[in-house]
Amino acid sequence: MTVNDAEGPTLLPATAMAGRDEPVDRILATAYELFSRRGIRDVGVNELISSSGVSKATFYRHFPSKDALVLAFLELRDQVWTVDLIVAEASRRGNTPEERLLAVFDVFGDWFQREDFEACSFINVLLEMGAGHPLGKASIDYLSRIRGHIQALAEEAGLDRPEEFARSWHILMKGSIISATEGDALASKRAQQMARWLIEHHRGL
Amino acid sequence: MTVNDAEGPTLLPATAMAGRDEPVDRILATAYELFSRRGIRDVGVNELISSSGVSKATFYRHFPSKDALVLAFLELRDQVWTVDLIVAEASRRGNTPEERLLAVFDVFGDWFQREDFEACSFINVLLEMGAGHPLGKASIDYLSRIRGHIQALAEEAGLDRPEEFARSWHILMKGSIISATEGDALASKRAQQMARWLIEHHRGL
DNA sequence: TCCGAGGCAGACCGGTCTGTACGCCTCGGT
DNA sequence: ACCGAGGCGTACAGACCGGTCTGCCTCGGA
Repeated sequence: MTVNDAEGPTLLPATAMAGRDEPVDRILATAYELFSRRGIRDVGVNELISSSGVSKATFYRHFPSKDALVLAFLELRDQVWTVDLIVAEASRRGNTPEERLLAVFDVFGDWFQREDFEACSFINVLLEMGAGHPLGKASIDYLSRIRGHIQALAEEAGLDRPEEFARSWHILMKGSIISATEGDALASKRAQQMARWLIEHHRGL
Repeated sequence: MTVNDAEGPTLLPATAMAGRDEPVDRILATAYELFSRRGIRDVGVNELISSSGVSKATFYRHFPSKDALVLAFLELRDQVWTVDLIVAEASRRGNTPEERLLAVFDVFGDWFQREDFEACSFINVLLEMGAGHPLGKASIDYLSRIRGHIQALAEEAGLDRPEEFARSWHILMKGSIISATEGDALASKRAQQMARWLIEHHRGL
């Protein structure tokens, strides 16, 4: 009863959410914009409600606390960013599982170029709140979901030890994101080259 | 005149600082402990002064603002962590430039195992404050110094394109740190293996 | 026509934040 | 013997935090 339980288990992505105008959707859309760009602690409840045009009572009617809203934001981020932007787009660009894996870094390259590049919210929240905080633990869980997508592609490609492959692959993804945050827009290319070597060493001998 | 200008340009590391007992040294030692473990925003000035046994007036006599103390902390972190812990220790463990490079990830392995593993303060501050904030910009600068150490070792080893080598290498370092924060203590081994491939492809053909 | 659910606006609470100010004390140099 | 620099403790200012609560209004179904 906290979050919208009538629309089904999956939160709508930001684009599909534009059509809706319910207060809970406006809150979530605003939270997505502010949290993904500026982090959690820098965005207060007062700013959230004023930016989404919602009263404070309405806010706390739908979300029992700010942390609950952050959890809903992370879930939305998993859908909008991980699934719709990265996995779906990479799968669209590649014809084989290996091509789809490497296309992840092509998508990263386009993403790094965007002027509103906001890094990875899961890493941000994890480092901002700490691994022991409930929000940090939730972020770790969403990061493991990303590895799950990579592992599934690795299994499709018939690569050796797909679980360890996904962990190494994820190191390249996270490292390139940090480098892009520092300003290295070519970080995706460097990571993609190392990713190629990783694939070669995980192919059946 | 803000920070100790009588002792020379370099701040003393935490171990060598234990002998000193000046208020400014106690403040810096406390800031190092608290900032490196819990980040910037989670540690307030009141906690800093009570933990270091210093009055608030004394604090602001030595540091004009909290941000100024954070800058001094980052400088100290560069000395204690980057130089003394990582670069010096890796150089001690390896006999050749290539061995010294790979030993970075051996040092990482030991570091990841520590119960008080606190991740990389430069990445933490960068993501916590944002790339546009002065503290974020300072963190980017200290991260580039790390790349400088790697690049110097790559030049010693006679590797091709040492600047690009260092950027790829740094991706592995940062990615493995994030993975270790998630709980993957073997991240250093995975990164080290990819680092070996990177060295091979940068050796003179 | 009525009535209650839900939305809006904003006051308010206790707590915390950075930063300032004031008073008292100790200690070292002249 | 003095006197000022610098340390300590603390109260305080002004802003903001998450969260609670009270009023008022609108709208849709019985």
